[in-house]
Amino acid sequence: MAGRRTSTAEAGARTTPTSTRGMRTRAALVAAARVVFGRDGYVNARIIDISQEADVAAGSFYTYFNSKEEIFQAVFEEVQEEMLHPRMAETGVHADVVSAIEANNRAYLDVYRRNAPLMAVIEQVATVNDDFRAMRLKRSRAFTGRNARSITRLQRMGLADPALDPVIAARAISGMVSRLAYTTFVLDDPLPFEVLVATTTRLWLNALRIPDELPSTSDVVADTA
Amino acid sequence: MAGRRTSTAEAGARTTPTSTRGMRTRAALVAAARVVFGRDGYVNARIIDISQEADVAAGSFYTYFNSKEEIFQAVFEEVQEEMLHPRMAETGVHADVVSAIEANNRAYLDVYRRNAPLMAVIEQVATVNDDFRAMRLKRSRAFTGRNARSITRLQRMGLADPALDPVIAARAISGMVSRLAYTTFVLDDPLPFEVLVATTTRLWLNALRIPDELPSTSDVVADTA
Amino acid sequence: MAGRRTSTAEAGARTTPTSTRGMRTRAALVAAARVVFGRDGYVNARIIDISQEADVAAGSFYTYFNSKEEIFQAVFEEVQEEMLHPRMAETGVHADVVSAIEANNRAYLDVYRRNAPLMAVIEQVATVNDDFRAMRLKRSRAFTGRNARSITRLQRMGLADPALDPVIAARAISGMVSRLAYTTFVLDDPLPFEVLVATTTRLWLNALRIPDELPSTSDVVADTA
Amino acid sequence: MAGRRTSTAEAGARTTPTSTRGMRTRAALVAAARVVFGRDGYVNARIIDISQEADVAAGSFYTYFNSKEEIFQAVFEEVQEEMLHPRMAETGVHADVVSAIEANNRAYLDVYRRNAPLMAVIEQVATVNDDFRAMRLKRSRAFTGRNARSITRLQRMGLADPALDPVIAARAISGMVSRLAYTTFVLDDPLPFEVLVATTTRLWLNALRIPDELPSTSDVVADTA
DNA sequence: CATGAATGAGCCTTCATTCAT
DNA sequence: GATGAATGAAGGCTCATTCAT
Repeated sequence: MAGRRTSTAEAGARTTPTSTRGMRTRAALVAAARVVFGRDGYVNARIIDISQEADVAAGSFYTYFNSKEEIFQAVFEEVQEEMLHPRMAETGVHADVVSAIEANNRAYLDVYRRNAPLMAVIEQVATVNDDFRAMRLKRSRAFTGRNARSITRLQRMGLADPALDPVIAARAISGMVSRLAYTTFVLDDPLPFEVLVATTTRLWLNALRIPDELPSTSDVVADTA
Repeated sequence: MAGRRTSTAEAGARTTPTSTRGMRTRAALVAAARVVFGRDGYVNARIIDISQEADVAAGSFYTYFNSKEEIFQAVFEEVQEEMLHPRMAETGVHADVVSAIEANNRAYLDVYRRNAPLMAVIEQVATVNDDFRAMRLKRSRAFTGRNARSITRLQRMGLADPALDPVIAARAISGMVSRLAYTTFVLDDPLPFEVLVATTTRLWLNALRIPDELPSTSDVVADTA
Repeated sequence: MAGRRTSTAEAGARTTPTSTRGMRTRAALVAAARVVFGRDGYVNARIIDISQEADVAAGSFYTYFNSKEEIFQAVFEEVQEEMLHPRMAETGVHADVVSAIEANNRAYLDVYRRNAPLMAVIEQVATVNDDFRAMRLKRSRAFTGRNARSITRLQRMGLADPALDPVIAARAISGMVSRLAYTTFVLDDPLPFEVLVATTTRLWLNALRIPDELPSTSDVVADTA
Repeated sequence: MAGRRTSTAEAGARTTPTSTRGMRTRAALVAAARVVFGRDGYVNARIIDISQEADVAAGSFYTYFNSKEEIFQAVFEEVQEEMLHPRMAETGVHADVVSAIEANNRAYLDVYRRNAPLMAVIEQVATVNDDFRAMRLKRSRAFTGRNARSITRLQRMGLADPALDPVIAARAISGMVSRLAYTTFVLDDPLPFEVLVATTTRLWLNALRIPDELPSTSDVVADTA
């Protein structure tokens, strides 16, 4: 009999090796991918570039990943991790809605700024790859859902414009900030960071008609996606 | 020659043909490009696909265009044209700021919805191609500039929140709407159209703190980019 | 949207072009494939070798065929054609069973001899590729079926050993000749052609116990697979 | 180094290890090779597959063998051993030619059946590798030579058709059986075993025109290759 | 102008083989 | 001896672009 492997070897999932050397090489590849993706974008990045940047042979790439898509996945997860655990101090508990929102906006904008090239790539991939588009949409929905619930709560407390549809408002406001970050840091239309924070916060509050003077609260969650 | 990384496309500019047949072929190619770009995205679209969709030989493409980039340019200009001259009746003069903004949002969202696949492509291209990114930024700035001047005017008239930086506010609010359109029509997270119009308008007014009851005015221009 | 062509282009069946030039190139490729397959075997033949032998660029191969398997198919069909229409005069109507069988054996052995390298390749492919193995088995069965029916007829006429299972006997005898051809012409253990013809014919007759002196008949079909 | 066209494999002959561990590893590799060759065929079998099947590191393979060819050699020798010493009781001395031939056919077919996948591989290798083709031819000739001498003897005793060329007849008849075995067990066109034995025996006798009732003899050797 | 076959650079992916641990 | 990650040559395939008809 012959059969079984007429062509491709079914791309058995490359396993993360336990050996120290393997871990190091894998890490080098992911780090290199960050550089290359950030520099060339997802579409123009070549496996060869990544291997070279990582100082390994072309074939070594395939010891750890099956495709560009797969290594992007790994890079993406790293960035996600950073996004979820911003390095800023100010994400703690806040005395009032205003400073909660501001802290959140600041944190988001800061991470975005620091990872601008990769954020651009993530944006691009959502545009090119169906799987990532779906993944991205799912993540957006999660964020938006939380914000929508916050808005509903504020509306019930009489603190937010009751005429607004919470879901759309949440989506719109989140989008406002992320879009602004994109324009500013990716398309590179620079603005002073603090003005950015102040204005987004102000717009956020205005948009919901949250009164300037506010009762102390920790009812608000203001995530951005 | 192959070289798919950097687009070569420097050869003698293909001229717009004088003959009727030439005009027809060129038009067929642009129309085909719309279809193919809309279906496959910019990155995945192949010259061959466009030629075939246009029922034209592969080589004929180069009679009119030097590259994918160049035919995209042509498609882009067509779409721009539509965006600037929306087919909706309501873009006339408006009695008040509110209905001016609403008409504008409605018009924008409507065009976006009708051209969703191509809007997605434009988004993708901005991501892949430096020239288009620059072009896109320039267009954004023009729109934003007008909006910023409107905001300034409203602030001077005491109708808009004076605490806002007009430029950033303009950019943020425009972005809010375009982002929402993107999510809704491209990422395909559907929402009822009228609710979309009402909510964006409301958020726009809120964000600027424009009072509900307003003096008649034609002072406001609310473009979106 | 993106999608559709994330990786391979679905390998649209290469069409046989109508243009003279195209026909010529395609023919050149098939002819080259005959040479290369005959020289290197199926497994060791490279697309590049075939293209070079045909004096065309590497990529041109794919204008006409999607794979080595596909061009082999084409070569195979040509050989089949020759096998079914041997160039020998003697395949006409025969006065008796003996000369019918002899003519058949002679024709078969002659074609085999002339196409020896390709017969070897066909043998090899049946060994490597499941589709061809199936194809080969099917063809064998067809041949064998006809022979089995002839044997049954001869048995009824009292001319062939009634103790034999016609199907197995047919398969065995056909195999005997094809195997001998393989050993002689492919493994290259040379024998005088006429002795080969005489002996196979004799063995064939003996095996079925067909008497030496025979009534005139055209009842026998003796194909070999 | 890669070079998959011509097997390199000239490095210093790996020695049979003296240590117990070494013996065990080597044996595991050969056993694994049997499995892998039988499953994937020679061409598609990869060194990695064999190592994995043997639960041994990829590099360990080269402690014992220089190439796929070399380990195949080892497997082949094992199979040869079995072919030469069939496990059937009936290969003893026989009262008459008929039962000698029948015993021989039965034994051959039985071994073939039990080793069908490997027989297929051996067939394939003869097709791909010149060294093995030569080896195979040599073995065939040895078998055939013995059979040819038996036929000559029978002819002299007036027991076999004197019109037959003993060498070709021997080759043809041996081929008949091996071919039948190939079709039945490898191409998988199944037939009842006993019918197979009876028919091959009958055909063998018929082909040589050995009379049904025979003097006792041990003059016949009927090997098959 | 149109045609469509031919070209060939470029990137991907596999896997035999080596070698430091 | 065993391990398994690293290497890199080899070949497959695609598709932008050219050019003879």
